[in-house]
Amino acid sequence: MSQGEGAGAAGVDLETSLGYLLKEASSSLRAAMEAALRPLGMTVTQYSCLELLSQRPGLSNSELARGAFITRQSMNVLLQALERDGLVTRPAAAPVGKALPTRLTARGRRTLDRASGAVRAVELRMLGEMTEAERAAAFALLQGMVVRLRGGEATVSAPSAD
Amino acid sequence: MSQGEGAGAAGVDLETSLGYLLKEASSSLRAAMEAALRPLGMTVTQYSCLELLSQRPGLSNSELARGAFITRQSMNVLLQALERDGLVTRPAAAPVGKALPTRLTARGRRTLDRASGAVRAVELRMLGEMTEAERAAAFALLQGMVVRLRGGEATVSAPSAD
DNA sequence: CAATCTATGTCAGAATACTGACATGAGTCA
DNA sequence: TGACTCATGTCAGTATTCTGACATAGATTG
Repeated sequence: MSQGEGAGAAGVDLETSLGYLLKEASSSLRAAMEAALRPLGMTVTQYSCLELLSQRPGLSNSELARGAFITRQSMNVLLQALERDGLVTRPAAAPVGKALPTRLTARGRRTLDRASGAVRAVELRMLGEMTEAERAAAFALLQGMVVRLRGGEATVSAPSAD
Repeated sequence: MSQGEGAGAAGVDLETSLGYLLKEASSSLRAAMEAALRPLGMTVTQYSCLELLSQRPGLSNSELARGAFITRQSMNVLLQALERDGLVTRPAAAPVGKALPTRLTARGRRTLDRASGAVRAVELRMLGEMTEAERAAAFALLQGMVVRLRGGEATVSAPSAD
Protein backbone atom coordinates (compact mmCIF):
# COMPACT_ATOMS: atom_id res chain seq x y z
CA MET A 1 0.00 0.00 0.00
CA SER A 2 1.47 3.30 1.01
CA GLN A 3 4.29 1.86 2.99
CA GLY A 4 7.17 2.74 0.77
CA GLU A 5 8.06 6.01 -0.78
CA GLY A 6 4.94 6.96 -2.61
CA ALA A 7 2.31 7.91 -0.05
CA GLY A 8 0.37 10.01 -2.45
CA ALA A 9 -2.93 8.19 -2.48
CA ALA A 10 -4.08 8.04 1.10
CA GLY A 11 -2.08 10.96 2.44
CA VAL A 12 -0.96 14.38 1.38
CA ASP A 13 1.94 14.53 -1.01
CA LEU A 14 4.26 17.11 0.46
CA GLU A 15 5.85 17.77 -2.90
CA THR A 16 2.63 19.04 -4.43
CA SER A 17 0.54 19.98 -1.39
CA LEU A 18 -0.71 23.53 -1.42
CA GLY A 19 -1.16 23.37 2.34
CA TYR A 20 2.46 22.42 2.88
CA LEU A 21 3.62 25.12 0.49
CA LEU A 22 1.39 27.61 2.28
CA LYS A 23 3.07 26.73 5.54
CA GLU A 24 6.47 27.05 3.93
CA ALA A 25 5.62 30.46 2.51
CA SER A 26 4.31 31.68 5.83
CA SER A 27 7.38 30.37 7.60
CA SER A 28 9.66 32.09 5.10
CA LEU A 29 7.78 35.33 5.49
CA ARG A 30 7.98 35.17 9.24
CA ALA A 31 11.69 34.43 9.15
CA ALA A 32 12.30 37.34 6.79
CA MET A 33 10.25 39.65 9.00
CA GLU A 34 12.09 38.51 12.09
CA ALA A 35 15.40 39.20 10.40
CA ALA A 36 14.21 42.65 9.35
CA LEU A 37 12.81 43.55 12.78
CA ARG A 38 15.62 42.10 14.90
CA PRO A 39 17.93 45.10 14.38
CA LEU A 40 15.09 47.25 15.71
CA GLY A 41 14.65 45.07 18.76
CA MET A 42 11.12 44.19 17.84
CA THR A 43 9.31 40.89 17.35
CA VAL A 44 6.83 40.09 14.62
CA THR A 45 3.95 39.95 17.06
CA GLN A 46 4.84 43.31 18.56
CA TYR A 47 4.97 44.83 15.11
CA SER A 48 1.64 43.26 14.19
CA CYS A 49 0.05 44.75 17.26
CA LEU A 50 1.41 48.23 16.61
CA GLU A 51 0.47 48.09 12.92
CA LEU A 52 -3.05 47.05 13.79
CA LEU A 53 -3.32 49.92 16.24
CA SER A 54 -2.02 52.34 13.66
CA GLN A 55 -4.60 51.40 11.08
CA ARG A 56 -7.42 50.76 13.51
CA PRO A 57 -6.99 52.99 16.55
CA GLY A 58 -8.92 52.01 19.62
CA LEU A 59 -8.96 48.27 19.06
CA SER A 60 -9.50 46.28 22.22
CA ASN A 61 -7.24 43.54 23.50
CA SER A 62 -9.45 40.78 22.12
CA GLU A 63 -9.78 42.47 18.76
CA LEU A 64 -6.02 42.90 18.54
CA ALA A 65 -5.58 39.23 19.40
CA ARG A 66 -7.84 38.17 16.56
CA GLY A 67 -6.05 40.50 14.21
CA ALA A 68 -2.67 39.09 15.15
CA PHE A 69 -3.92 35.49 15.12
CA ILE A 70 -3.06 34.77 18.74
CA THR A 71 -5.19 34.31 21.86
CA ARG A 72 -6.41 37.28 23.85
CA GLN A 73 -4.40 36.03 26.82
CA SER A 74 -1.18 36.19 24.85
CA MET A 75 -2.06 39.59 23.48
CA ASN A 76 -2.77 40.79 26.98
CA VAL A 77 0.75 39.90 28.06
CA LEU A 78 2.12 41.67 25.01
CA LEU A 79 0.02 44.77 25.61
CA GLN A 80 1.15 44.98 29.21
CA ALA A 81 4.75 45.02 28.03
CA LEU A 82 4.04 47.60 25.34
CA GLU A 83 2.18 49.73 27.87
CA ARG A 84 5.03 49.42 30.34
CA ASP A 85 7.45 50.55 27.64
CA GLY A 86 5.26 53.49 26.80
CA LEU A 87 4.37 52.43 23.26
CA VAL A 88 0.64 52.14 23.79
CA THR A 89 -1.92 53.47 26.25
CA ARG A 90 -5.07 52.01 27.65
CA PRO A 91 -7.64 53.80 29.82
CA ALA A 92 -7.89 52.60 33.39
CA ALA A 93 -11.61 52.10 33.08
CA ALA A 94 -13.62 50.89 30.11
CA PRO A 95 -15.79 53.60 28.54
CA VAL A 96 -18.34 50.97 27.66
CA GLY A 97 -18.51 47.34 28.59
CA LYS A 98 -15.20 45.81 29.54
CA ALA A 99 -13.28 46.49 26.33
CA LEU A 100 -10.34 48.84 26.82
CA PRO A 101 -9.63 50.82 23.63
CA THR A 102 -5.88 50.83 23.01
CA ARG A 103 -4.00 53.58 21.24
CA LEU A 104 -0.47 54.24 20.09
CA THR A 105 1.60 56.80 21.93
CA ALA A 106 3.88 59.19 20.07
CA ARG A 107 6.78 56.94 20.93
CA GLY A 108 4.85 53.92 19.77
CA ARG A 109 4.16 55.60 16.45
CA ARG A 110 7.80 56.48 15.95
CA THR A 111 8.83 52.93 16.75
CA LEU A 112 6.24 51.59 14.35
CA ASP A 113 7.34 53.91 11.56
CA ARG A 114 10.83 52.46 11.58
CA ALA A 115 9.55 48.90 11.69
CA SER A 116 6.94 49.49 9.07
CA GLY A 117 9.52 50.48 6.51
CA ALA A 118 11.55 47.35 7.15
CA VAL A 119 8.49 45.15 6.88
CA ARG A 120 7.32 46.84 3.72
CA ALA A 121 10.71 46.14 2.18
CA VAL A 122 10.25 42.47 3.00
CA GLU A 123 6.82 42.41 1.44
CA LEU A 124 8.11 44.16 -1.68
CA ARG A 125 10.88 41.62 -1.95
CA MET A 126 8.32 38.86 -1.59
CA LEU A 127 6.16 40.34 -4.33
CA GLY A 128 9.17 40.76 -6.57
CA GLU A 129 8.31 40.88 -10.23
CA MET A 130 4.72 39.82 -9.75
CA THR A 131 2.37 41.77 -11.95
CA GLU A 132 -0.68 43.48 -10.58
CA ALA A 133 -2.80 40.74 -12.09
CA GLU A 134 -0.72 38.07 -10.40
CA ARG A 135 -1.01 39.81 -7.06
CA ALA A 136 -4.74 40.09 -7.46
CA ALA A 137 -4.94 36.44 -8.44
CA ALA A 138 -2.87 35.37 -5.44
CA PHE A 139 -5.00 37.52 -3.17
CA ALA A 140 -8.22 36.06 -4.47
CA LEU A 141 -6.95 32.51 -4.28
CA LEU A 142 -5.71 32.90 -0.71
CA GLN A 143 -8.89 34.63 0.32
CA GLY A 144 -10.89 31.75 -1.09
CA MET A 145 -8.86 29.30 0.95
CA VAL A 146 -9.41 31.29 4.10
CA VAL A 147 -13.14 31.48 3.54
CA ARG A 148 -13.44 27.76 2.94
CA LEU A 149 -11.22 26.87 5.88
CA ARG A 150 -13.25 29.04 8.24
CA GLY A 151 -16.54 27.95 6.81
CA GLY A 152 -17.44 31.44 5.70
CA GLU A 153 -16.55 33.35 8.81
CA ALA A 154 -15.42 36.96 8.78
CA THR A 155 -11.89 37.96 9.65
CA VAL A 156 -11.52 40.89 11.99
CA SER A 157 -14.77 42.57 12.69
CA ALA A 158 -14.00 46.22 12.28
CA PRO A 159 -15.76 48.18 14.98
CA SER A 160 -16.48 51.85 14.60
CA ALA A 161 -12.92 52.99 15.02
CA ASP A 162 -13.80 56.50 16.02
CA MET B 1 -1.79 62.19 7.51
CA SER B 2 -0.98 58.55 7.63
CA GLN B 3 -1.40 58.63 11.35
CA GLY B 4 -5.12 58.12 11.37
CA GLU B 5 -7.05 55.51 9.51
CA GLY B 6 -5.50 55.26 6.11
CA ALA B 7 -1.93 54.22 6.65
CA GLY B 8 -1.41 52.89 3.19
CA ALA B 9 1.49 54.95 1.99
CA ALA B 10 4.29 54.51 4.51
CA GLY B 11 3.24 51.19 6.00
CA VAL B 12 1.59 48.01 4.92
CA ASP B 13 -2.13 48.20 4.39
CA LEU B 14 -3.51 45.19 6.20
CA GLU B 15 -6.61 45.20 4.06
CA THR B 16 -4.70 44.57 0.86
CA SER B 17 -1.41 43.10 2.09
CA LEU B 18 -0.55 39.74 0.61
CA GLY B 19 1.74 39.10 3.53
CA TYR B 20 -1.01 39.63 6.05
CA LEU B 21 -3.39 37.49 4.04
CA LEU B 22 -0.72 34.81 3.80
CA LYS B 23 -0.42 34.80 7.56
CA GLU B 24 -4.16 34.65 7.90
CA ALA B 25 -4.40 31.73 5.51
CA SER B 26 -1.65 29.85 7.29
CA SER B 27 -3.30 30.52 10.63
CA SER B 28 -6.64 29.30 9.33
CA LEU B 29 -5.06 26.17 7.93
CA ARG B 30 -3.28 25.45 11.16
CA ALA B 31 -6.46 25.96 13.17
CA ALA B 32 -8.39 23.65 10.86
CA MET B 33 -5.68 21.01 11.10
CA GLU B 34 -5.58 21.29 14.88
CA ALA B 35 -9.33 20.82 15.01
CA ALA B 36 -9.09 17.80 12.74
CA LEU B 37 -6.22 16.22 14.66
CA ARG B 38 -7.44 16.96 18.18
CA PRO B 39 -9.89 14.03 18.26
CA LEU B 40 -6.94 11.81 17.40
CA GLY B 41 -4.84 13.24 20.22
CA MET B 42 -2.21 14.52 17.83
CA THR B 43 -0.72 17.94 17.24
CA VAL B 44 0.08 19.50 13.89
CA THR B 45 3.81 19.25 14.47
CA GLN B 46 3.57 15.60 15.40
CA TYR B 47 1.58 14.91 12.26
CA SER B 48 4.07 16.84 10.15
CA CYS B 49 6.89 14.77 11.54
CA LEU B 50 5.14 11.46 10.92
CA GLU B 51 4.07 12.50 7.43
CA LEU B 52 7.61 13.50 6.58
CA LEU B 53 8.89 10.17 7.81
CA SER B 54 6.28 8.33 5.80
CA GLN B 55 7.25 9.99 2.55
CA ARG B 56 10.95 10.20 3.26
CA PRO B 57 11.95 7.30 5.51
CA GLY B 58 15.23 7.66 7.30
CA LEU B 59 15.28 11.42 7.64
CA SER B 60 17.51 12.69 10.41
CA ASN B 61 16.44 14.94 13.24
CA SER B 62 17.80 18.05 11.56
CA GLU B 63 16.23 17.19 8.24
CA LEU B 64 12.87 16.63 9.90
CA ALA B 65 13.21 19.97 11.65
CA ARG B 66 13.78 21.76 8.37
CA GLY B 67 10.86 19.94 6.82
CA ALA B 68 8.55 20.92 9.65
CA PHE B 69 9.87 24.49 9.80
CA ILE B 70 11.02 24.31 13.40
CA THR B 71 14.46 24.17 14.99
CA ARG B 72 16.33 20.93 15.34
CA GLN B 73 16.19 21.36 19.10
CA SER B 74 12.40 21.44 19.08
CA MET B 75 12.24 18.50 16.74
CA ASN B 76 14.57 16.60 19.02
CA VAL B 77 12.13 17.08 21.90
CA LEU B 78 9.29 15.93 19.69
CA LEU B 79 11.20 12.89 18.43
CA GLN B 80 12.06 11.82 21.95
CA ALA B 81 8.36 11.83 22.80
CA LEU B 82 7.42 9.96 19.63
CA GLU B 83 10.15 7.44 20.31
CA ARG B 84 8.98 7.02 23.89
CA ASP B 85 5.44 6.40 22.64
CA GLY B 86 6.69 3.84 20.16
CA LEU B 87 5.71 5.71 17.00
CA VAL B 88 9.21 6.09 15.60
CA THR B 89 12.56 4.37 16.03
CA ARG B 90 16.10 5.63 15.91
CA PRO B 91 19.25 3.56 16.00
CA ALA B 92 21.38 3.94 19.10
CA ALA B 93 24.45 4.70 17.04
CA ALA B 94 24.75 6.64 13.82
CA PRO B 95 25.60 4.47 10.82
CA VAL B 96 27.48 7.37 9.30
CA GLY B 97 28.39 10.72 10.78
CA LYS B 98 26.14 11.81 13.62
CA ALA B 99 22.81 11.77 11.82
CA LEU B 100 20.36 9.23 13.21
CA PRO B 101 17.99 7.97 10.51
CA THR B 102 14.47 7.89 11.91
CA ARG B 103 11.76 5.51 10.79
CA LEU B 104 8.11 4.94 11.52
CA THR B 105 7.10 1.89 13.52
CA ALA B 106 4.03 -0.12 12.62
CA ARG B 107 2.15 1.71 15.31
CA GLY B 108 3.40 5.02 14.02
CA ARG B 109 2.18 4.19 10.56
CA ARG B 110 -1.26 3.23 11.81
CA THR B 111 -1.48 6.45 13.78
CA LEU B 112 -0.39 8.44 10.79
CA ASP B 113 -2.91 6.76 8.50
CA ARG B 114 -5.79 7.97 10.63
CA ALA B 115 -4.39 11.46 10.88
CA SER B 116 -3.53 11.65 7.22
CA GLY B 117 -7.11 11.14 6.20
CA ALA B 118 -8.29 13.90 8.48
CA VAL B 119 -5.65 16.28 7.20
CA ARG B 120 -6.38 15.46 3.60
CA ALA B 121 -10.03 16.28 4.22
CA VAL B 122 -8.96 19.68 5.51
CA GLU B 123 -6.82 20.29 2.45
CA LEU B 124 -9.63 19.24 0.14
CA ARG B 125 -11.95 21.62 1.93
CA MET B 126 -9.38 24.37 1.55
CA LEU B 127 -9.05 23.70 -2.17
CA GLY B 128 -12.80 23.58 -2.60
CA GLU B 129 -13.90 24.13 -6.15
CA MET B 130 -10.56 25.44 -7.32
CA THR B 131 -9.75 24.25 -10.80
CA GLU B 132 -6.54 22.50 -11.60
CA ALA B 133 -5.33 25.65 -13.31
CA GLU B 134 -6.07 27.72 -10.23
CA ARG B 135 -4.23 25.27 -7.99
CA ALA B 136 -1.27 25.35 -10.31
CA ALA B 137 -1.35 29.12 -10.37
CA ALA B 138 -1.52 29.34 -6.59
CA PHE B 139 1.32 26.87 -6.30
CA ALA B 140 3.51 28.79 -8.70
CA LEU B 141 2.76 32.13 -7.06
CA LEU B 142 3.48 30.84 -3.56
CA GLN B 143 6.65 29.14 -4.75
CA GLY B 144 7.82 32.39 -6.24
CA MET B 145 7.27 34.16 -2.96
CA VAL B 146 9.25 31.52 -1.11
CA VAL B 147 12.14 31.76 -3.52
CA ARG B 148 12.31 35.54 -3.29
CA LEU B 149 11.96 35.54 0.50
CA ARG B 150 14.72 32.99 0.91
CA GLY B 151 16.88 34.67 -1.66
CA GLY B 152 18.62 37.96 -1.07
CA GLU B 153 18.56 39.34 2.40
CA ALA B 154 20.88 42.32 2.27
CA THR B 155 20.23 43.08 -1.35
CA VAL B 156 16.75 44.33 -1.96
CA SER B 157 17.74 44.78 -5.56
CA ALA B 158 15.51 42.24 -7.25
CA PRO B 159 16.04 43.28 -10.86
CA SER B 160 12.55 44.21 -11.87
CA ALA B 161 11.50 43.53 -15.40
CA ASP B 162 9.30 46.58 -15.81
C1' DC C 1 48.89 14.89 8.43
C1' DA C 2 46.88 18.78 11.00
C1' DA C 3 43.87 22.76 11.22
C1' DT C 4 39.61 24.52 10.06
C1' DC C 5 34.92 24.54 8.72
C1' DT C 6 30.35 22.68 8.59
C1' DA C 7 26.63 19.91 10.16
C1' DT C 8 24.63 17.22 13.63
C1' DG C 9 22.70 15.63 18.29
C1' DT C 10 21.85 17.07 22.69
C1' DC C 11 21.31 19.55 27.12
C1' DA C 12 19.76 23.67 29.63
C1' DG C 13 17.40 27.92 30.28
C1' DA C 14 14.50 31.66 28.44
C1' DA C 15 10.81 33.37 25.65
C1' DT C 16 6.44 32.85 23.72
C1' DA C 17 1.83 31.12 23.18
C1' DC C 18 -1.83 28.24 24.86
C1' DT C 19 -5.49 26.15 28.01
C1' DG C 20 -8.18 26.60 32.11
C1' DA C 21 -10.52 29.45 35.17
C1' DC C 22 -12.89 33.38 37.23
C1' DA C 23 -15.32 37.80 37.59
C1' DT C 24 -17.51 41.52 35.18
C1' DG C 25 -20.40 44.14 31.86
C1' DA C 26 -23.88 44.11 28.15
C1' DG C 27 -27.51 42.20 25.59
C1' DT C 28 -31.58 38.83 25.28
C1' DC C 29 -35.77 36.94 26.76
C1' DA C 30 -39.47 35.15 29.59
C1' DT D 1 -36.99 42.35 37.19
C1' DG D 2 -34.25 38.17 37.01
C1' DA D 3 -32.07 34.38 34.64
C1' DC D 4 -29.42 33.34 30.82
C1' DT D 5 -25.97 33.89 27.23
C1' DC D 6 -22.02 36.01 25.29
C1' DA D 7 -17.81 38.68 25.12
C1' DT D 8 -14.14 40.68 27.58
C1' DG D 9 -10.00 41.34 30.77
C1' DT D 10 -7.08 39.03 33.60
C1' DC D 11 -4.60 35.64 36.55
C1' DA D 12 -2.30 31.18 36.89
C1' DG D 13 -0.23 27.12 35.18
C1' DT D 14 1.21 24.36 31.25
C1' DA D 15 3.11 23.42 26.81
C1' DT D 16 5.73 24.43 22.92
C1' DT D 17 9.37 26.63 20.67
C1' DC D 18 13.45 29.23 20.59
C1' DT D 19 18.33 30.78 21.77
C1' DG D 20 22.72 29.59 23.65
C1' DA D 21 26.13 26.28 24.35
C1' DC D 22 28.95 22.13 23.94
C1' DA D 23 30.94 17.89 21.97
C1' DT D 24 31.45 15.05 18.00
C1' DA D 25 31.82 13.33 13.05
C1' DG D 26 32.86 14.28 8.40
C1' DA D 27 34.58 17.31 4.75
C1' DT D 28 37.72 20.77 3.28
C1' DT D 29 42.11 22.89 2.97
C1' DG D 30 46.88 24.04 3.67
